[in-house]
Amino acid sequence: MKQRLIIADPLELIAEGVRSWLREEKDLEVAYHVRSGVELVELLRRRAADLVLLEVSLPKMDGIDTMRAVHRDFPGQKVLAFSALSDIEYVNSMLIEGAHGYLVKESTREEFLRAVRVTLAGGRYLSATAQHSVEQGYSYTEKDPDGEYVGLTSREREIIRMVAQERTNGEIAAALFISEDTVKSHRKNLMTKLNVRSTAGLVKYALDRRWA
Amino acid sequence: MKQRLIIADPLELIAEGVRSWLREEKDLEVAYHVRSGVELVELLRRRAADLVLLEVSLPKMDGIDTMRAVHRDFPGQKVLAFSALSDIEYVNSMLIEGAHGYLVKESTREEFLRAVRVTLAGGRYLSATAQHSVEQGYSYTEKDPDGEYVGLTSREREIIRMVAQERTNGEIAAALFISEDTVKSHRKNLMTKLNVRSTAGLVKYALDRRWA
DNA sequence: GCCACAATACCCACATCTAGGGAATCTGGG
DNA sequence: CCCAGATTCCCTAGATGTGGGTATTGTGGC
Repeated sequence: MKQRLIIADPLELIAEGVRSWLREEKDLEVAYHVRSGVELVELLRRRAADLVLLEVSLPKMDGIDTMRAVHRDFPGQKVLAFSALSDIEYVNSMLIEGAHGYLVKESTREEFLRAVRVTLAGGRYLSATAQHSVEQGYSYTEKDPDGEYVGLTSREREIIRMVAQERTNGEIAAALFISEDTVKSHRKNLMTKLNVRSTAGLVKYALDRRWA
Repeated sequence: MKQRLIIADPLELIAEGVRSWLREEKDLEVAYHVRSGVELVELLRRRAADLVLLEVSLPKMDGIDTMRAVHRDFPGQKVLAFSALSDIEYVNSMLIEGAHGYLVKESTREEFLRAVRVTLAGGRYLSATAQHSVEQGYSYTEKDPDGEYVGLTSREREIIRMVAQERTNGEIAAALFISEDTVKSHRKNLMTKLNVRSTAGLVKYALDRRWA
């Protein structure tokens, strides 16, 4: 009779914490724990669950990509984003990709349970800091006034990852068999899309998503 | 009769997970949970514990600084570093500052319990990945052949934080009322000490420690 | 008092990145 | 087929960072 949750998070300890928080709840239980986005998609093919708790920072295929895949392949699946990060990029991206809410890991047990129940009931739960991020809006609203989500192409992600790995444009160009000018173009586009003004901003973006 | 642990970690969920892992252990319990290094030091002034589990990534005063403070003010205190990070810088730094072991958060309950008990018994526990990092040694061994720990001064940390915040040398200079040349000097020293060759490396270092 | 070191500042030379612009090719969807 | 977008490449020019130096001042420890 219990509502079944899937925890998608690289750490067993996090799953254990959630299990512990749910131990005395009669209506909720952790049915599965997966450690990556790939595992999650594979599991959903075989098993159903009422709610997925999805960490945004996952190795390789990050939470945003995973969210997109889940939303595409399992349109009705309820997903609550669950992360330590509350920056606008992640919150907005997850919501746009179909997450039903965004819960920060700093939350207490009470907030956690409320968020899970609200989401299961079909509502939208946002932690205060996530809500704040959404209200602030993208910091680069000037450059993108319609507020539309600006995604990165796979090539751009490839480039930004290598930038975060301390490689120069020349090295990236050599590794990808393209000209240095092309790499520069990609960096230019990346900086515009992400509204950062230096290498530091690109590195931060990539590292927050664990791409490097 | 139980051995008492203090969990120093920003997330309540982590503390809950540890409590859950210890629930059926007759000889271990979580006595306190603190969310920052400052809180930890304050608590230790008032209460004793057999072991501190110390996260390396803490806001403001990071785990390394906290470790140093604890080691200085409470020399006999047993501390087990407990983090998701296993890079050589953190592992070595924590051990040099006096940690009795280094446990990665990816560990299973079994490894966790083993690490805690080994440390309480006076032994040194290192997770496999941490052990690996130590064996690899600093990547900049050539530049620092005696393998001595290279710490950053407070001014250098101030600089590296601002670099990670996407500020240019000129902006940092203006903010700190020093010349741009001085900022360059600090960056130069930072890059040598940390053995990185670009802004990206500095940003990574700062972000891993949650300084930005 | 001396030594080590942090913090400050400057020199030169070179490497790399940033910021505009434009444009050709290819691919997938409507 | 046509269009939008991704990817590729080029140009100019200036800003910024990197990598060697050297040097002065102040502070704290021995």
